[in-house]
Amino acid sequence: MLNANDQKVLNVLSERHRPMSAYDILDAVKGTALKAPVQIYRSLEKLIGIGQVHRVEMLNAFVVCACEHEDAAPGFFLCKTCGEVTEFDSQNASGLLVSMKNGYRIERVSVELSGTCPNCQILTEP
Amino acid sequence: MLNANDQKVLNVLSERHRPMSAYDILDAVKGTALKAPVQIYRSLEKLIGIGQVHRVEMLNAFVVCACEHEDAAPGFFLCKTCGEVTEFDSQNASGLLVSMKNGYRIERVSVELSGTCPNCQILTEP
DNA sequence: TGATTTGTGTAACGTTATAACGTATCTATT
DNA sequence: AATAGATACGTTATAACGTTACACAAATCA
Repeated sequence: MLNANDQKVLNVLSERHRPMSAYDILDAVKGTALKAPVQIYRSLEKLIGIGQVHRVEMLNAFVVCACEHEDAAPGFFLCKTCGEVTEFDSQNASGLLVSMKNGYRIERVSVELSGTCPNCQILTEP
Repeated sequence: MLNANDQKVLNVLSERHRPMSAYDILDAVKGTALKAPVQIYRSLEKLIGIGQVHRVEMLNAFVVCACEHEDAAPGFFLCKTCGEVTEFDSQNASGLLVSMKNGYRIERVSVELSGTCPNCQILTEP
């Protein structure tokens, strides 16, 4: 199902294990057949569709999925200092959220918490 | 505290009562002193800072705040068909989320649920 | 085989956001 | 009042993110 392009994109994201913009990914695979943004976006769309990659809305960036089980509701902690992203299972919270759904038919849930990770708190505080 | 530019931006957002991109806003105020994107973004930053406006990450757009009380954790339902946005109080869910915080010091929480609003469900279904 | 659909590469373009710089305005202090 | 430092503002350019349009190739099917 995944073609050569998709694999390259997935590999880069897996190696870095950090959120990367589509253009970061493009830089990383340049020299291979992948040359244009649209190719990256096409692969990302596919990878997101099968749950291997998530989009981080606050960063306009993409990360490889860190959860084993098919998790319908991944959430993210984002460190704005070092750029680290920690994926977590937001199911209990999302359950609550979806139950408030106001009549909406929900298709995508984005839960993101931005701040400072433990490490960077130590480094920046006296 | 708000200057003339800020007021114009806030007024447009209040009138439309819909998410608008910075460039939508720019179009809407053209002819006044406001001419460049950076001016819009500066006003938006200020308005977001005082809680009068929220940023909708999934849309890269901005809405006027719909809650009276100082709500630390607004959430949004987004209809991808008609573009409607419904703000709600995600405090119970956000409480849960923040309690899982993993050592992070959280500064911003984004909770967004995208799908189809009740109205558009009726219109699109047989 | 020919017709239709689906995927891929290329180029150009559109949208969103910020950097860099100069100017104006305000305030405090002399 | 004069000057200096800080803050806000306007202008231009450009960076960063994402999509459209189209041509061609590969797969699918009548």
